Amino acid sequence: MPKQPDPARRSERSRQAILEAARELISEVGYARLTIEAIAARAGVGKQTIYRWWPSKGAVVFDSFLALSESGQDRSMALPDTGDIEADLKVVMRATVAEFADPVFEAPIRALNTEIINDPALAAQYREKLGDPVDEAKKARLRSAQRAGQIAADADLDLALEVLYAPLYQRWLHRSGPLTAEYADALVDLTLKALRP
Amino acid sequence: MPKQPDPARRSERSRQAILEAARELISEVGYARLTIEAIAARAGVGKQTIYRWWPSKGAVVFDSFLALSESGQDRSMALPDTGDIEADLKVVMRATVAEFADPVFEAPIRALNTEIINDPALAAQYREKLGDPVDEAKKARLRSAQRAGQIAADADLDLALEVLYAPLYQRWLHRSGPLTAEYADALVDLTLKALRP
Amino acid sequence: MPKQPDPARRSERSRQAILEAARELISEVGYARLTIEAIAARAGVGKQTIYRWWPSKGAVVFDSFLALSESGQDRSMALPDTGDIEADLKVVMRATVAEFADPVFEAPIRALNTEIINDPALAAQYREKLGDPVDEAKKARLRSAQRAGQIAADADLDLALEVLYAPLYQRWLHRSGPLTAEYADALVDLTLKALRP
Amino acid sequence: MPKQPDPARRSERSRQAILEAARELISEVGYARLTIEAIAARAGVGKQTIYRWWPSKGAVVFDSFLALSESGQDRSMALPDTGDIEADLKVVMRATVAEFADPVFEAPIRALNTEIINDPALAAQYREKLGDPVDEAKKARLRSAQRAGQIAADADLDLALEVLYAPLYQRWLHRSGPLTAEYADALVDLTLKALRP
DNA sequence: CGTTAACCGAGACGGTACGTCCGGTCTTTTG
DNA sequence: CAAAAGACCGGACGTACCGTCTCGGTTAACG
Repeated sequence: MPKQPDPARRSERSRQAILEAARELISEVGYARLTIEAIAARAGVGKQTIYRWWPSKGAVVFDSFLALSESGQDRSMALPDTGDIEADLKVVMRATVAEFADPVFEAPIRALNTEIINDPALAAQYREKLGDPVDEAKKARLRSAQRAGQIAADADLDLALEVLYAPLYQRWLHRSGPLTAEYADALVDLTLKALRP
Repeated sequence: MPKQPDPARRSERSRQAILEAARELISEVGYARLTIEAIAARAGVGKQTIYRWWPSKGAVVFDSFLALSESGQDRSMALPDTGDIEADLKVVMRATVAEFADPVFEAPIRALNTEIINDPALAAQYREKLGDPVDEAKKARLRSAQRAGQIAADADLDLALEVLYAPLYQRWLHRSGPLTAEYADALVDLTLKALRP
Repeated sequence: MPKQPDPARRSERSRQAILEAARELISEVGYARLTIEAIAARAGVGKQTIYRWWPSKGAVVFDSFLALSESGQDRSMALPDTGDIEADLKVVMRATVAEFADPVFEAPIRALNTEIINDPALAAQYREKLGDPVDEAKKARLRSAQRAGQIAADADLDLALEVLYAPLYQRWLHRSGPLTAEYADALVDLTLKALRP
Repeated sequence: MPKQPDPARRSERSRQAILEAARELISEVGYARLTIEAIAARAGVGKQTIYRWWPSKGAVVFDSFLALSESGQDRSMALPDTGDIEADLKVVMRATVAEFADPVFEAPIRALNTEIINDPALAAQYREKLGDPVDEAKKARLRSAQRAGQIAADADLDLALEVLYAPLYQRWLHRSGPLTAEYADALVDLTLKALRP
């Protein structure tokens, strides 16, 4: 039986230092040139301490994101609901476009995606911890629109979310076109037209 | 001035062996564990021969795909046109879904995407050599539908393509849902509803 | 003031287990691959318990020998004295040769010597605890021979001991020749000739 | 079949740098704290270059000695022969004593001995390359003394050498007594008395 | 006879070095 | 003169131990 480390004895100080070092280094050198050794050195931590608690470099990177988003927002991810689904969605989509366009997030988010694409376990973890809750918030707003008769009652909301967000995601991933407010609006318009009762 | 290799003297035998070795190894060990050394050894080639003609591992992988798709299909990428845009698109989308679901293509396509995501130069090359021609063929079919009055004359066809394909691509990339014929049909239905005149 | 451990509270059970584990592991893996961690694990003891009571790996190994020889023999190290110095010495030397040739003692004795060669403090401890008493017993027998007129009265007995034992020791250490009864006899003959009155 | 490195392609520059770095570091930090990494760094060499050509740290250290002694002396290791074996031996033994007492040689020679004691392969190599030639030179001088009637014709010269040198060697190894000119003389006197015709 | 100080097992920690692998360059030999 | 072969420097990998440092849990002397 391969001995498991005892979580109760885990050093919180080291954990924080590692996650922070990982975040900094991804911004500085990008994911491809990120090394465990550099993380350990920057964090003032032995390499073994990283290997003890994370199975792979990707897992560290993932956790560093998770920690960031958990601290940054207080779980208040509910979308605005003014009663006007079109206006509300455009606000949210424009914000998303702006976030993707922000060069500060460029390297880290690409790193995260590279990991998720190639590691099903991380992908599952990502959905559970980040993707699903966010999606649920969005679906809640769409359901509200359904009740208001702005969206067909039998619309597939999962599909609706994909149609809204996937084109934006793909453009960013492939750099295949500009990410502008107009683009965000166009996606909302097209999607709402498709979802019309 | 760093001497440039003379393409005229390039060994076609070596080039083919390298690309084939790269393809085989990606299937066997995946992209992350693919090494230049292994490619050289498998191809019976010196490492320098690879470095002389390709700038990066990603470029070799990319070329190995390019060679495959160039040989496999004889540039006949025109889509079927029976006059029924809905039926034609569903045929094409179902075929795309089937291709993505084929485990044989799993590793290589994921490898290609990993490269493209992180290397803008490769992404541009990809669009030029593979993406744009394919998109153009699809847009030709959509224009035909516009002329037939099945699609709004002022529809943004680039956006239409994104709405059609990006959700499928995202599902596959993130493994966030099943890729079925029903899903393909639902995407076509939703898109066509949004594009209706 | 760095707190000193209190010998009165020392766990005899742990001490024994550590020394025994050290002995076993030296036989099994040799001195070079002996580790404190392995000793602690084998003995069912925390590493700190070893570091608390011994300053170095060599000290543990040394103590494990000391404990062995202290228990094995009851301090009756007096040499035989039949009145015939040649016969008596040959008996002793042949026994020594046999002991060195015993493969069971090979690894441990080599380990002990490696330590002693490189650590003056251990060397001094060795001489005090093991070497000097044994030498004294041998010199006692030589003095008896002097009184019997078999050895020159002014012979340097320390030198005599070295001439008797060092060649044997060197052969064993360097594996530079066979360790046989004949060799033992030859050393005794040569030494006695040199010591003749 | 594990590929063997090709000696013809070996870099002489690297070999020299490694051996010199090893020699310097042994003097500076001693054998126990000598690391392959430090040798590589000091020599400006990749670690693999060391592992490619030497099987162990001990082998590098050994070779660094070998190179030293091969360059230092031009194979002219013949002993003086004035016709007076006692005088000649005392000159040689006093020189040996002086060499052992020289603190500059302390660390390296102890390092060499530690290796040889624990590695039979190195011990054999040592005898072949260094020990046997030196011994042969000494035995040549003793044979000359035999022809001159100063030593018994049937004396065992191998044993004679051991009796001469092993006590000195043991004293140095165990630090069990002073290494002085008087001690050298005493050993010669005792040995010659034992070898007398 | 409870308090309490020390030892104890366990094992996480910051480190150092290991021996291996591979990247990218350089050199030598072969076709 | 390109290509194969492969040695080279560099540097990251993941592992093994080092010696130190908490942790709870005994355990034994003392008050």
